Amino acid sequence: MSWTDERVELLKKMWGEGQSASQIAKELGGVTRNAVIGKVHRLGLSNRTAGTPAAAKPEAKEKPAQPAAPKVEAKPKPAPRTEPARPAAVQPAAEASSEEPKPATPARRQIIPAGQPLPPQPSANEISPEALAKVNEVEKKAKKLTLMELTERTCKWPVGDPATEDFWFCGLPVQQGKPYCEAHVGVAFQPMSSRRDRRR
DNA sequence: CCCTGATTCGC
DNA sequence: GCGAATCAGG
Repeated sequence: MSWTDERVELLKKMWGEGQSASQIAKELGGVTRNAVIGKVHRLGLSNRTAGTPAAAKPEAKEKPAQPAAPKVEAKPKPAPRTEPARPAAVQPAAEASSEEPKPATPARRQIIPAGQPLPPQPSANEISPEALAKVNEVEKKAKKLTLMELTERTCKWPVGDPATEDFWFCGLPVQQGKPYCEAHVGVAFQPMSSRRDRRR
């Protein structure tokens, strides 16, 4: 794949929208996120410095000898690093989940054989009202996966009655190693506190 | 571990 | 110019 006008345009568009390099790469197809990042830099559009903390960019890298000739950095690309003035974080996470033509990757990740410790159904717990509210929010955006569709990184929080058709798993991206998404991690692992009430 | 972007450097 | 490898964070 080469960087045709269209592809570059899409790249610019998506990058501008705050999409991650990997997302862009997926969308484009035929390229890796590295390729996208590389292109982004070459195009000059780089820093999306909006909410990124001053990561301090000390250009002091001790390179162990550079046998190559001291080529002049002929890169008069003054990168219009103007203040994008974008206070709001652009992370709508609204990914268009469509079948992208991906001829490669035959060995997709294997499906989880279940048998994993499934979470307790949200009972009458004393969880942060916030957390619960968040869960209700999230459930509306849940991927509603079936048991078979769960993978190593899909939230395995069950919703609904297993004995009904109205049963599915959250399916949103899990948090780190946890089996649930952020919202569900919040209610899955209780601080274990309110205990005395239940006199057994 | 997964993911992000940044940089380097052989091609 | 390109992008895998590698680096540096989160």
